[in-house]
Amino acid sequence: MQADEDLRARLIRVGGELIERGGPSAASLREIARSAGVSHGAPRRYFPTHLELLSAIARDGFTHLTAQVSAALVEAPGDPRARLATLARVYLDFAAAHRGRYELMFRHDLLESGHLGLRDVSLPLFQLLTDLVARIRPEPEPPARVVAGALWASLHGIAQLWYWGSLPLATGATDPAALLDATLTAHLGRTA
Amino acid sequence: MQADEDLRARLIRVGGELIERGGPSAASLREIARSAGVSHGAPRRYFPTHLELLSAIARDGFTHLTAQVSAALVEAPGDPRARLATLARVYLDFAAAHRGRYELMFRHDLLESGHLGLRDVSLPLFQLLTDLVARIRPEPEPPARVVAGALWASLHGIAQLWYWGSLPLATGATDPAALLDATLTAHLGRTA
DNA sequence: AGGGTTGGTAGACACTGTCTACGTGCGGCC
DNA sequence: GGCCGCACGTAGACAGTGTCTACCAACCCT
Repeated sequence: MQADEDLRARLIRVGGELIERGGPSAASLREIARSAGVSHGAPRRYFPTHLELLSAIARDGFTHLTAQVSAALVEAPGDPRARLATLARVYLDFAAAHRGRYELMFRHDLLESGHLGLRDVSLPLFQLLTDLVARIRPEPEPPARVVAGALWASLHGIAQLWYWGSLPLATGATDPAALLDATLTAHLGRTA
Repeated sequence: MQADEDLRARLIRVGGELIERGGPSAASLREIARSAGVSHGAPRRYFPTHLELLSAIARDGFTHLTAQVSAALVEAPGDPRARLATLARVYLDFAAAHRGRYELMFRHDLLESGHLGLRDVSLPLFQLLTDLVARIRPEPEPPARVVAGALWASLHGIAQLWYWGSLPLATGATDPAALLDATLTAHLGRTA
């Protein structure tokens, strides 16, 4: 079964690289197969459908994102507020550094297909966020889940609108740090 | 030049309808042409490229969204805080009612192509938002532009993550009103 | 040693977006 | 009033795509 893992993993890796270079549209099934050095029918052994291969690549992206956030939190300060700021910064950095992959990770047709396994890939990260929020804001209202959801939506919105040009145009700013700071302050109070 | 307007407008309308029914992927150039009753080469007279036709459909969506928000604000109360809540609610309602079109409106390849005319389509709405924020929060820090940007990002994030399944899954809630309320309260203070 | 399964190839099919050559019918002009 | 020209649309070709099917080769297992 090692051979299976080989081509399967190679397809995911090569597909990810293609997306990094040319965006999601560069990752056609046949192009991925060509870049991996196999015929266009080969991927079908592992991914019955193009969408499932893309879902695997997206899942890989979530794994990397979660790992990157976790790694950054290991050497982050103990203050929950500062840790949450670290989480947010790493999240936005990831979106900036891997725009194509980030876009893929939130494509609605992937999400709706069910192949992505949304629950498994996104809940760990959301749990990190919720825990930090709960430690920062001990008040019961609004519940930490809601605040964490609002923060996540903000992060996602900033990532998309900023790096795709809408927010720089509208706010006239040059980097999203001010937006992020305003968001965190609004939801969690001014930093200590 | 009336004939021009006819087919041109029909393509935009028919394309929009296809997207409402089957999502952006249902709006292939040839399918739009078929639905409009013309040959597959006809759209080229008006839109040199599929992407430019899609951009026109997206622009149409922004026009509708702006009109819907403006109409709602006409009969909204005079209190700026309540007016902003109305704006946000109409925005989310639009995204929910026209998911395919909303997705199209924020497709990165459209935004990056320049055919969308992002400045023209999005600034009017952002200006409404900024004005309301400035009236609600007279303090200079953070500037109204930044708060408005953060709010817009939140709206966009809630619209995407909610209606695509991520946020309901993570927060366990059944509608996005709580998230919206938490966001507005955080940025603008508790409602009067 | 031989047979079945696993992992990959190769070709067909319908469909897509773009390009090009071709009609066709209307309006203006001498 | 006849003719030209052009705007508008048709039709076919081309490369590329995702999926499906038939084939093939190498390997494992008993």
